[in-house]
Amino acid sequence: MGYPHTPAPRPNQVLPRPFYQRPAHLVAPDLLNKILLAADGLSGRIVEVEAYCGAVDAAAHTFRGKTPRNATMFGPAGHMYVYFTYGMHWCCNAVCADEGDGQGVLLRALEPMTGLYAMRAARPRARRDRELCSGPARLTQAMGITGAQDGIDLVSARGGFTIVSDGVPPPTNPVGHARVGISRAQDRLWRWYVEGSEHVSRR
DNA sequence: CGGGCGATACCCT
DNA sequence: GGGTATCGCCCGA
Repeated sequence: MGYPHTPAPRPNQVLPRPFYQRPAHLVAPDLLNKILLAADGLSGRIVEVEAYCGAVDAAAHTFRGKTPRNATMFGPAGHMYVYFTYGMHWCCNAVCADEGDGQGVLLRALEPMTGLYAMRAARPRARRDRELCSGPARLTQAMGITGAQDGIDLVSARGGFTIVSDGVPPPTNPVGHARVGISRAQDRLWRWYVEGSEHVSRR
């Protein structure tokens, strides 16, 4: 017989739509320790995020209103906004809040969990496994995310990517830090990461 | 292993 | 035409 007081392993739970239907700066720290899961089996634990908060956030792509590029972020919560930047990199966000708000959470780093072999093949330049997903454009390369995934639904799972919980809670007292790579609204402390994680993009 | 800098194309002014 | 929610090369430790 097993050990009666050992909790039964719980199957991964897909995060429901209401999880995302909140302001991005509240969703962001709750995404820490959740898992980005691809249909082909690649997965990684979310260890670093940033919130971008629409019309009140001068650093957000959506600050100046809807354009062809940012249209997905003005759409329904729980979808994935993927954008192209610096002429060569893809980055992905989870759309948050209400439709029309233009809010989202940028996924900045993962701790690789499954599919490491495929991730190394997708990122042959990584010198160490900690470089596979430690950066917003690195994790999209490792997970196989491009503009083809812009607009997919993270809740229905039909788009090939979901965010799930395996029961590991987010940090109890997450500390906000300045966001990376922006020149405006640097005073908003909307970056969060898992303290002590070796997979965060910048310490 | 970390700092400095060039690459690169797309969107927005 | 300017600036970019970045990365990897190169070089020195």
